[in-house]
Amino acid sequence: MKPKDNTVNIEDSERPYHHGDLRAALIKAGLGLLASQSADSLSLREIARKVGVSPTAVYRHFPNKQSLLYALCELAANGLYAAQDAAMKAAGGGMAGFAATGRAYVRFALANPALFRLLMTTKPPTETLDPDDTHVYAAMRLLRSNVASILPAGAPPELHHAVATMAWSQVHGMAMLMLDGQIPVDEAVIDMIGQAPL
Amino acid sequence: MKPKDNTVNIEDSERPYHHGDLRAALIKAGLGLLASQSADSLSLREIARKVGVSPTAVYRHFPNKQSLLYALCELAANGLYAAQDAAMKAAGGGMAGFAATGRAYVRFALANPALFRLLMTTKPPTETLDPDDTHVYAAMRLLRSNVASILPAGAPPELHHAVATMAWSQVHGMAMLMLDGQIPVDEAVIDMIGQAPL
DNA sequence: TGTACATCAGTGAACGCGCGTTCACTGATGTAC
DNA sequence: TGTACATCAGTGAACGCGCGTTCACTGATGTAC
Repeated sequence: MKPKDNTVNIEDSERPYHHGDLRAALIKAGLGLLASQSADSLSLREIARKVGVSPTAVYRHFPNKQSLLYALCELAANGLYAAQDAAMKAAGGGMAGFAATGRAYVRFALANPALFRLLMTTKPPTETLDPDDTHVYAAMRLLRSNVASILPAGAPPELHHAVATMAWSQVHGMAMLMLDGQIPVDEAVIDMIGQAPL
Repeated sequence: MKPKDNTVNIEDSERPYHHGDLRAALIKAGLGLLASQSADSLSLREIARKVGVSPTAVYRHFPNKQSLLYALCELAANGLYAAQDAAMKAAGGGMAGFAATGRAYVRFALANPALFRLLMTTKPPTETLDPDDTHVYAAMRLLRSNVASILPAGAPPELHHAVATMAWSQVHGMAMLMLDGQIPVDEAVIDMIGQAPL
């Protein structure tokens, strides 16, 4: 009945887990589960179950549930940054690139609803004292550099701040309203980003 | 030990509940609890506890927990609409009024974080089939009439839709980012709404 | 090459918790005659 | 005015549930001599 080798719970899992990468497997399972359910309803036990491992095993790799969620956030932050960065480069930078990062932001949110929500909702661990060092920091830096690239050279810092804040608000609001079903998901609406009809 | 009259649990409750308005008392208690905690963590039992009544008593007035939350949403929707309507009238309508409703939207969210989130997250009961009849419907109608008032008479419906969507996205994004702590709560930023520096 | 032993990544049972909901009930209130 | 009775809003005990976390454990792996 008990496994003789070091493989656990082979039968329940599509790809059985082997020693050496439980941490990665847990994170992957967490991301997978977030594809079809909200972060609130995501439990440590469920993630362990999906990997085919006892709930206790998680504690070999994370001190508690919270830090497992942080790990998911890190991946999410990287993914968001990568998506925006790729979009900007594909559009060739400048104004067109700026608009492209905005669209990429919304599309990332739509493609990863629960993960996106988790990312925006989660505060970094308390030992991280730098208020600027949130999970979305990389994406924020990209935003700021984008703003700098479309403003005239001598523009005052307040204007940089204002443009960045309004642009972020714009795309974040569109993403959230679509995720919450308050406005329909419509590519034509997403393409309006950066066209400033208002 | 058991109460002789019809008053329940006098000692635990600041203002003891008396027969005849349990429904209203439950809603009020729910709103009160949402002032200091998230909607996810709000339980039917906790609301009953706050009112000073057994959990079972709730079922005399609501078929289940969900419908109690719907009732909270209705109040929230009314409050949001009222806040925006008042702001618009105070600003005298037109472009200034439009901007004022946007600021009122953000301020309402900041003043009622958990309630605002609940409102935006909750779908109306399934028996309500009209997709337009969401809880935020009244506020949406106000938004549309505002848009109409600032656009030229012959503007095509697509433009109405576009302006409304972008304006809602703008203020909603600002509200959510502030609620989630991603951008600081800053009156100067809120006042930027309607100034279109971008 | 063989053996003793420390390390380490898992296990399964158990804990206390709060939840939404159901059940049979009780006791006060209002109504019919 | 008094009495019988239906109604109705509450009670408390109980249900099954899944959760995060702890505990003592086991068995395979790597290392020292």
